[in-house]
Amino acid sequence: MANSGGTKPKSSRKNSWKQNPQAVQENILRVAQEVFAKNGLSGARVDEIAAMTETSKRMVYYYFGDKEGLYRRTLEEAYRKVRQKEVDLDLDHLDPRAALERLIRFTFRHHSENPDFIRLVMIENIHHGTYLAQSATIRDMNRGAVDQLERILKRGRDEGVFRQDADPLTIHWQISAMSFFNVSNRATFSLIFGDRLNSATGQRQLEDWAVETVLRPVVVDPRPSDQG
Amino acid sequence: MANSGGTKPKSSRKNSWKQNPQAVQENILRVAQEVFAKNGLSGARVDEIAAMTETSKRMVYYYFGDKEGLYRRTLEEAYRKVRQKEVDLDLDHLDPRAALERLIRFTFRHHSENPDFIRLVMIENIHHGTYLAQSATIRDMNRGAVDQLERILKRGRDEGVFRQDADPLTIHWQISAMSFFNVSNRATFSLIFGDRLNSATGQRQLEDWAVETVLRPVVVDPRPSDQG
DNA sequence: GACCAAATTAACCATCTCGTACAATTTGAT
DNA sequence: ATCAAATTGTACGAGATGGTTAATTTGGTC
Repeated sequence: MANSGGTKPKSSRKNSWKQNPQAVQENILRVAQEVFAKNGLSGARVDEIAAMTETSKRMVYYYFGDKEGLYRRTLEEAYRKVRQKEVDLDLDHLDPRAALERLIRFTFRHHSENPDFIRLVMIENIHHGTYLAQSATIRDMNRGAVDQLERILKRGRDEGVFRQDADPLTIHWQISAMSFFNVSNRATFSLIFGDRLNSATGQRQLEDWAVETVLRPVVVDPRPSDQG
Repeated sequence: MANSGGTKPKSSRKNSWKQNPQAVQENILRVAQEVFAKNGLSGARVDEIAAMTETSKRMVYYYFGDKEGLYRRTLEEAYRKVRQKEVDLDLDHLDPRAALERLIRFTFRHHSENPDFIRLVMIENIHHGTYLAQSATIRDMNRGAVDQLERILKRGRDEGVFRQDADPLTIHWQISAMSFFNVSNRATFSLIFGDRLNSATGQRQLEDWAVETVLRPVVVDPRPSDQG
């Protein structure tokens, strides 16, 4: 009966509306993510967000206080969704080598398929992490990502397939760097060097390269996949 | 006699000033770079830029037309300076292995020491490369970077120390990814995972890691430095 | 069905910000 | 002497923009 999905809260008729606070907030956040991701914090216009919503500008301020409050909540939601997917990966039952490769491929593809999330993180970095600093929940969520990787590396060390001195944080940094840069700098990179690496085959090639460059220094036997 | 450097164009005395269009423009551009890098294109205020200048707002519009024109010129200047330093590196006389390592270390350190440049590129990517697309000179300058790398790789192949299938554009992409991400995501990364990798030793460690992860897949004999 | 807090609507305001107009003076080259 | 280019200084207007005031509707409760 009730809209269990995320469908439109109201049929946009002016009079005769139903109360649905949750759906209204979700609607606003969805639009806000899109607009903030496209234009940045200062570039985004509250009026534009409101106009794209099924509700009114007043509601935006009613639920989120001000523009920065809306931005903060948008950022939180974006991180929450990403982290959820990472947890669902369930890598602990795979053998370490396969688990690591799968984590890399997942991260690379996930970032590639969610440019809006990447852009929000870029924007947040432009603002020196001011708003992430205000959200303890985001920080706590993300630390789990390195814990997950650390477990994989430890299992690998114990089985003798990974090097002893492989640092989880550094590996995570490297995976993030390539996966993130691949999306964040697409515009300038493509403009300068052409979009060969941005094509379907190019992206596959980069993903393989990411796997290889991460695994080679970590795996004891340097034979990541089908290299001769 | 004339100020051959980039010193202040006027002694800020109201009357009795010298004509020095070049110095005035340089002064404006220097301030603009600082403010745009700090606040982004939409976040930057023309009035603030003008106030920090040795000259007036009127002059900003006199020389650069409008805010976007100033931003475009700022971006051009930033790229120009970077590219100049890359050319000065003069890697063609080093043996391939050393040349590649030096290029990686230079890029990593240079980006690290010039966060404002990184931030301008981030901002430009937020704007989908709109302004870089308008500047053919920037594109031409930067393509040279891959040519330089390609020469190194070719020499390495010919000498039998590099693999045959090493792709210059992919290697450049990888070097850029780590060097860029290291600066661009400092704020969020440090907030979430602590600033261990951001310390002096952490940065040295990452630089070494960048060298290792790039060289290992490229060099035929997988022994990048002093690994046992 | 009266009542009230939460939800929602529509019009409104204060301010910021880009860019310009106006009015002049100074420089430097010919 | 002359004149265009360079520079100063101020004030201001139009429109964009973040945020608010005031009034209405809903839905649950007694």
